[in-house]
Amino acid sequence: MKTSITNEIRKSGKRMTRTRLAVLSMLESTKYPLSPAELYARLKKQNVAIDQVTIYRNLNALKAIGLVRQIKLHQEDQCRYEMKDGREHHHHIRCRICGRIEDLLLCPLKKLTASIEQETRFVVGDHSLDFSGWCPTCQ
Amino acid sequence: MKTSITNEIRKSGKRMTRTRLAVLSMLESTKYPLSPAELYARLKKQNVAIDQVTIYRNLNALKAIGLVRQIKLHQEDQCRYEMKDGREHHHHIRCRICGRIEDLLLCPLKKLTASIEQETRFVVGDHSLDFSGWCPTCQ
DNA sequence: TGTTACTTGCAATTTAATTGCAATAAATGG
DNA sequence: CCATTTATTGCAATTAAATTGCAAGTAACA
Repeated sequence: MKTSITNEIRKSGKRMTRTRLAVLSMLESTKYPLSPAELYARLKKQNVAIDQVTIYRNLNALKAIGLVRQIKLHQEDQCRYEMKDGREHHHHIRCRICGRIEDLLLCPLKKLTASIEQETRFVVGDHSLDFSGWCPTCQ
Repeated sequence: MKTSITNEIRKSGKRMTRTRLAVLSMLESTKYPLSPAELYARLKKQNVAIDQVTIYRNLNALKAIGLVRQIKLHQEDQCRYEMKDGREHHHHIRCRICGRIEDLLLCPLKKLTASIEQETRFVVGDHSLDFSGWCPTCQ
């Protein structure tokens, strides 16, 4: 399991390190995307010695390799990151009150790309979509 | 024309000022959303004396009133702003090469809100959506 | 086990945006 | 039209997120 990820990393000319493993594990064991600051706080609580800068650098490296996905939610001012794993392309919804974040299972845009390309004459590369609202508890 | 906007502003307890008018005019005459830095550069070129901070403060005020909309594109690190006018809710597409930004006319998500609310049990308040790709010239 | 070069920690820096405060200037009422 | 009130401005300083430089540390491979 961890071995395959290690191989992915080596294959790209990078190395598996203590801190990189800690970041990966934390992302894997959390069911919603984490910000660098949250990662830092959680790792600190687990007595993992790691610098904030190292977290940023690891996240960027893992994003470049394609192991991790960067997420910008429109209500927030910092980025979040989640494991890509073998997961489907998906989006998120965030509660405006408590900040709870959940996955959306479906992406409604796949089939719309064609019509957008026709409308704009752009070639569509990617999109970003997220929702905000009120979660069951906060409504 | 400008009078109605001035009234909107006064109605909210705010004032129409030289700098506020300059920001509004620039936003009105530009067909794509501008960042604070772009606004500053363009106003400077027109010999409008204005501080960067004043631009930020005006944009925030105009956003609060509801005259202006704030836009975050997933490829960019700063916000952009556009007039709301009477314009339909819409989204944008940005060229990854030249940075050109265009409006999308339709929002494909209106009708999907219900199914997302059903899936998540959230009440949906808002969403953010933008595309990136390659414009006709850069393809 | 030694060498190479990726990675880390610390300090400093960059970029976007916000805040404090004294001076300025809209807006309203007389 | 003038005076008063209070929103607004400009400048400096600050905050927050993220990046960069560099010497020391340490994976990975032969």
